[in-house]
This record gives sequence, C-alpha cells and structure tokens, in this order.
Amino acid sequence: MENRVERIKKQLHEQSYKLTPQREATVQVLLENEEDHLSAEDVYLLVKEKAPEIGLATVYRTLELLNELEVVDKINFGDGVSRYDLRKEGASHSHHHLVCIECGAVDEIQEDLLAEVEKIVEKDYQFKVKDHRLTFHGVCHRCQAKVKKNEESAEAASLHTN
Amino acid sequence: MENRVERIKKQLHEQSYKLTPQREATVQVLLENEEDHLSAEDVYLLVKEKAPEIGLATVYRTLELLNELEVVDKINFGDGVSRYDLRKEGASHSHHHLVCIECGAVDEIQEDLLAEVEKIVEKDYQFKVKDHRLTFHGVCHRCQAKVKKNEESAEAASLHTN
DNA sequence: TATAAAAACGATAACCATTCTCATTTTAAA
DNA sequence: TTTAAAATGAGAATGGTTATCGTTTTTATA
Repeated sequence: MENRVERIKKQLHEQSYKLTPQREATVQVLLENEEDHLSAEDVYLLVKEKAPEIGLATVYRTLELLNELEVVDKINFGDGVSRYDLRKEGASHSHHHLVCIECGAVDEIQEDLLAEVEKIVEKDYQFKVKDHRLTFHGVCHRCQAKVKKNEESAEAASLHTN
Repeated sequence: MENRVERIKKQLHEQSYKLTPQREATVQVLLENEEDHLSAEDVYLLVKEKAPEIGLATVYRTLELLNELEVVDKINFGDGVSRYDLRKEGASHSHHHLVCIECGAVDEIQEDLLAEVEKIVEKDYQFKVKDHRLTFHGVCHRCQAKVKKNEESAEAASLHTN
C-alpha cells in the first residue's frame, strides 16, 4: 500500500500542486482509516498526532483539493458534517451506503447495483448521469440482534413483576 | 386540495399540537410550491407574504415539526442548506432526485426503481431498510441542449477568426 | 365568556462547521 | 542560492440552524 501514497504524490506533482508534509500526513491518515468516513475534524485530530503544528484550515484545504483530484469523495449523511472517503483506487466512486439509525454505523455496498436504474434514468429523463449517491437508512444486523435481545429481557422482567 | 390542509391540521390536533396561523400559513406555502424543494429561507420569505409578522425561528420549528410528523421530508443536496419536500399524500416518501450540475435544477423520478435493489440489500447485508435517498448528479436535458448550442456557436466564431 | 396553564411565538443571541484573510513560511525550479 | 508562487497557521468572518427568554396565543375547563 506504500505505493498508494506515492501515486497520489505523483498526481499532485503532475498537476503542479506542491508537495507539503501536511498534505502527505493527511493522505496517510486517510489511508490508515479507509473504512471510517472521517469528518474534517476527525482528520484534523488524527493528523495532529503526526504533525501537531497543522492547522484546521489546511486540513479543509487539503481535503477540498483531494476531492477535486477525485482522490477522495466528499459525502453527506445529513448530520451536519461532511465526511471524506478515499476512493477505491482506479475503481469507480463509492457512494452506496447503509447508515444504521440505531448505532450510526456506516457500511458500504457493492457498486454495480444501480447500473440498471442508471440506464432507465438516462433514457426516460434524458439526463446525462455523471455521479450518484445512494443511501439506505435502517437497522444494521448488529442492532437488529440487540433490539431483539432487549425485547426478550424486557419480557422476562415484566413476567417477574407481575 | 383544500382537504389536504384540513388533514394536516387534523393530524396536528390528534397529536395535541396547537393549531396556529403560522403553522397553517407554512403548510399552505408548502402546498403551493410542492415541486420546488424549498429551503427554510425560501419558505420564510413566502410565508412572510401571507403573514408578515412570522419569525424565521418559527419557520424552522414548524418545518422540524412537520418533518417529525412525516408530512415533509428534510433533504440535502450537499449545497449547505436543507430543503423541505411535502410528502406525496399516503404514498411513500420521495427521495429520488436528479440534480443538474449545470443549472441546479432538481427533478424527481419514479419511486419504484429501487425495489429490487432494496431486496438485495436486505438479504445480502441483513440490513432492515427503513428509508433511502437516491440522487443522481448530472446534466439535465435543457442544459445538454444549451451546451451543444454553445459549442456550435464557438465553432462558428472560431471559423470567422481563422 | 372568563381564566389559567401549557404551548407557541418573535427577536435575537449563540452555536458550529466551514471559508476567508493576511502575514509568514515553504516549496520548487532556475 | 535566489526568488516568485504557492501553501501555511491563526484566527476572524460567514451563514445556516438552534437555543434562550420574555411575551402572546391557544385550548381546555369552569
């Protein structure tokens, strides 16, 4: 995975952006937390561990830059903060999420589920699709188990008190 | 459509929320602009025409209340403001949008396109789906026409100058 | 109809994620 | 090494949204 950083650095260089320690540290943090849907604040705190002198504004600027370079995707789950996901390398963007309304866990699902829907949209609505976001809100399997368990113990307690 | 307001009023009453002129005016505005994906500010300005004494905070409170009552859906296109859509009555939620990256126009698409995808998610990911959001970002048919036109005139201009 | 408690209101201050400003530092190429 | 352009950090500014608080309105009851 070391090459991943190198390739991103190369990409910066090719587009004549400067290579700074702050940018490198930010990319490192994103790589080390690839599954975590970090907010700018999250990234800031993590980068600060490596490079304590970094400013929050720089983190925002770097994330914005990486978004423009299509290295990260800026996503929004409606909770008031933007989150930044590293794109799967080479592959398509990753905009399909399962957000658990119980515990807040965010899972990802396979990318090709929408191919058919996209075709219909392009044809029926004469709409040239460039990108898409699909988010399901619901209850993840862990919380389904938890809820079931709680219901059972509540039932047991009710038996005791009656 | 007059009954629509009455039913929402009834719903408020049943859940022992008070019926105020501000709430009624807000619902009226939402009904009269059903296709427009209004922001809170938009609603505020429109309600002010009917009831100039209303405050912005009340509009926010009312929209939040209507969202909890599932009369409106609070949606987010990633442009920094929440928008509020009246739900199609009785029917399911309306969370499928086409957002044009050229002109910002927002169109809606039919609701049943995701039924199959939802089934797969519930089965393969053991995820109980409660709600979903699907947004395509791309170029609407009007802007496709516009872009084509611009390219043609640019070509013509280039011919002249050569 | 009068009354009183709870709910809702308007104005505006507070909040907070994000962006902007600006003086200083760093980068990269000659 | 020099230099101009780019990037940085600190913190002020912005803007959408929420909280506060004293006043007004609603609704249930007498």
